[in-house]
Amino acid sequence: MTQFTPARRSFCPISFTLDILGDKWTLLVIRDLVFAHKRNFRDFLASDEKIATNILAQRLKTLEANGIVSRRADPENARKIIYALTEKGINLLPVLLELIRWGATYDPQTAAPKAFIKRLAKDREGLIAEIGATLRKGAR
Amino acid sequence: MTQFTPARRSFCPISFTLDILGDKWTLLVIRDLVFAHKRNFRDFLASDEKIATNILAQRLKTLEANGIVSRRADPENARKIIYALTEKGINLLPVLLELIRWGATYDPQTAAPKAFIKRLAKDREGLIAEIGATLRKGAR
DNA sequence: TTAATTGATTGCGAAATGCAAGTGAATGAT
DNA sequence: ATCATTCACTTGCATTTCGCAATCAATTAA
Repeated sequence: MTQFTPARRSFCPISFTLDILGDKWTLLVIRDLVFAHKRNFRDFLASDEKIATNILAQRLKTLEANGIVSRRADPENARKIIYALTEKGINLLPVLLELIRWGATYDPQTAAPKAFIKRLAKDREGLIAEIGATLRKGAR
Repeated sequence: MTQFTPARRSFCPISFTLDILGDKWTLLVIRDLVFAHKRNFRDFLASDEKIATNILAQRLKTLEANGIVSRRADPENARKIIYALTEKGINLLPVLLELIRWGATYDPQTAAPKAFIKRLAKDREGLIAEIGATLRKGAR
């Protein structure tokens, strides 16, 4: 009986998080779930960054294995699978918001809406609560 | 005259940030600068996660190229190079703290000190100000 | 019955990673 | 002055991951 759990590098909380999310694609999938309300495989493929199908499939599998994303059959179309964030995934929202804040600050060409950044600066907690509520509602 | 700037994937602020920080090592180097006050090449090598020398050299180079880390000669020892966070790097502190919060929440084996997590929950802004001040002071 | 649609998997070349060894300059010990 | 050591890398090479195109099986639509 061999252990197939990939070895963790340390017990540092940052290292723990990066072991799951530390690549160029995983957080973009989560972004699409949070901000673009994407639900199906094809939706994620359509994003600007053009993720490849094999990478997307692998990332969704890992996210599900880590309890961040749930997968269920679409009752209206048996070909479709509905992906959604779990509570654990929704709790990544503060991470996403800080990535947005830093990116919007230092990218002169950022596409981040000014109103959103302003709201983030003024009422971070309210924004987290609001988006969180939307996501939890949409999970039904 | 060819452009060697690696192509960005989109103008999304998250994508922008991940294009720079999106891997398993870069944020650990920044962590060591923020929390362990590491300054020299050897210091980073000594961390628990055991980064390889070629990877570390490449990451430091990229971080410097992106204005996140500064590099200067040690006036007391010409062999040594002192790495430090720039203001742009210090502004990644909120990102680090949210990665810590999520990691400490979901890793049953986390090494994150309870007192730190409590402080983070109660007084995030104060903690950011305090650590930021320490880093700016240490830059001299 | 045939053609799309959907969520994948497979094959393969290219790039990134990980490990061990080596390099050259500066410093310390004898 | 000589020699070993420290320091910040670089190089070579095997392994792993990525990225792209093609393909697949299971629905569903025409």
